[in-house]
Amino acid sequence: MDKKTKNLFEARARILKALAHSSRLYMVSELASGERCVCELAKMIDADISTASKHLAVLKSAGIVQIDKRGSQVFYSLKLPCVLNFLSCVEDVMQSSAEEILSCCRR
Amino acid sequence: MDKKTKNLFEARARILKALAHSSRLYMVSELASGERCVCELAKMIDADISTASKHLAVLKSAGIVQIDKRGSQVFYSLKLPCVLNFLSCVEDVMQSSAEEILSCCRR
DNA sequence: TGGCTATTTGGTTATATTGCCAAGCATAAG
DNA sequence: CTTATGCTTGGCAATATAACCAAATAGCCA
Repeated sequence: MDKKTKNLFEARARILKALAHSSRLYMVSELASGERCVCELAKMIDADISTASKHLAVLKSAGIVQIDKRGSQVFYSLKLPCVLNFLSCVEDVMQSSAEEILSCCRR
Repeated sequence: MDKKTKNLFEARARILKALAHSSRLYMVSELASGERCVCELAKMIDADISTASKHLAVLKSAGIVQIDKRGSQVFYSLKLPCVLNFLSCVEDVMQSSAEEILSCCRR
C-alpha cells in the first residue's frame, strides 16, 4: 500500500470514526429531521452539555454537520443527507447477523 | 433516550466502528474484488499477520465479512456488498469538505 | 510421529477516546 | 455595567484500541 493510498484510506476512516459512536449516531439521526441546538441534543443523548459539544465538534470536523450561530445559540444540521444511507446498510448487516443466529437455533 | 433505543444505536455504532480503521477499510475494499487469505491481506496492509488476523476478527464479529476454511488457510470474503455503498458517501463527504476549503481560498 | 505452514490467541506497552468538572467566552437581558 | 444563558475549551481519570512478539492451535505432508 503506497503512501498516497494510505492517506486516502486514513481520510475515509476518519469520517467513519466520527460516526462510530452511539451518541453521535443518534444525534445524526435526529438531525435528519432538522436542525437542533446543542442543549437539545445534549438532553437527547442524556449527557453533559460539554460532552455533547465535543461530540458535535467531532462530527463537524469530519464534515458531516454544519453550524449556524443565531444569537446565543448554535444550531447544528446535517451537511449531506447521504449520510443517512449509511444507516440503511448498517441495518442490513445487523439483520443478516440476526438471521444467521436464528437459522442456527432452528436446526 | 430509552434503553432499547440506546442498545439499537450501540449495535449500529459497533458496525461502524469495525469499519472505522484505515487498514480494515482497505481490506474491505480489497475483498470487494474477491476472497483473500489472511497472509495476502496482511501483506497488503503491510502489517504483522497477527495484526491482520485481529483486524479481520473485528470485521467478522461485526458481521461484515465471513470466512471459509480450506486446508490450512482461512479465506475471508465480504458478506454484504452494500457495505461498499458506505464508501461512496464517505467520498461525497470528503469532496464536500475539499470544495469548501477551495471556495474559501478563492475569495 | 514429527516437522512445516497458516492462523489465532495471550500478554504487554503505547496511544487514543470518552465523560465529567471547572473555567473561559460571547451574546442577551436587566 | 452586571448578571444570566448557551456553548466551547482545558484538564484529568477511566477505559478502549492498536501493534508487536511469543506461544498455542490446526491442518498438511513426509
